[in-house]
Amino acid sequence: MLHRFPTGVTGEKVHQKRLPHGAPDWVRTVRVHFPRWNRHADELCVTHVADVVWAVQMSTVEFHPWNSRCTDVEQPDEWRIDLDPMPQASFADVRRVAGVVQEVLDGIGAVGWPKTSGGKGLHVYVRIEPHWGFTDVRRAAHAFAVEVARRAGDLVDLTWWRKDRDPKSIFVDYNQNARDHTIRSAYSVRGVPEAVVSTPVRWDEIADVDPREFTIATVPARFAELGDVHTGIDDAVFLLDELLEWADRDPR
DNA sequence: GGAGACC
DNA sequence: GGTCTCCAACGCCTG
DNA sequence: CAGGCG
Ligand SMILES: [Mn+2]
Ligand SMILES: [Mn+2]
Repeated sequence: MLHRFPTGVTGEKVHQKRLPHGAPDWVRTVRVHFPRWNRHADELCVTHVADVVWAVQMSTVEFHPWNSRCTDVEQPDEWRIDLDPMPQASFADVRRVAGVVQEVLDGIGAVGWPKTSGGKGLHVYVRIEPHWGFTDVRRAAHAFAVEVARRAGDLVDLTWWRKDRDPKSIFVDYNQNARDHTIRSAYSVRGVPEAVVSTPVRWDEIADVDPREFTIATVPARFAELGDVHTGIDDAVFLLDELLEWADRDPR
């Protein structure tokens, strides 16, 4: 999905799933399905830099891709751990939860790839075998979140209702792995005047990173110096079996 | 930002 | 040709 | 089921 701002980031935001009419024929699309309503949409599938340039010309600021590939839309190859801080939680709290996340990932033999979200939170990608459907990936993500919450104590609150959630806590948003649920991609700009960028970081950087410092003004230099610190994300492919066993053991 | 509908 | 409108309805949650 | 959540 594209988040477009035809009159600028302070103007109206347009959520766009279907590729706009009049797109050049070299822009690829992928058909995604919404079985609940027996509907579908042809969304942009980025395969070249030119596709990004075209989308930006069309006033796109934020890119929110599915967690699966054009070649196998129904079976995600990415498990996304979405840390959403409540209003009174600090980035220091996010750091502490990230530490727990890394610990639990380590325990199950998974490699996580963290990035700032563009807001106050953090995303962690895990490359997975494209073998399970959205429901199972979400179940696995939930089981993982429960374990993180267990270890993190009051810091993590998995309550769905915002108003019932501790305002100082971090929500581990396992639902973000459901069908048609997306998060801002790596290197996507956020549609705010500060033009913050969702920026891949190394685990050891999290301790002293300030996410607000990653903007369109600073990230190009960082990228020039370090390259993409998520290079290597495809080297280890994780299997969800153990997490799904956790999910089966635990009632919901 | 741009297509398509309406005038 | 000028002006206006449309660009998402998806899946999961709880009560 | 309706309405909140992201
Ligand atoms: Mn988030
Ligand atoms: Mn979220």
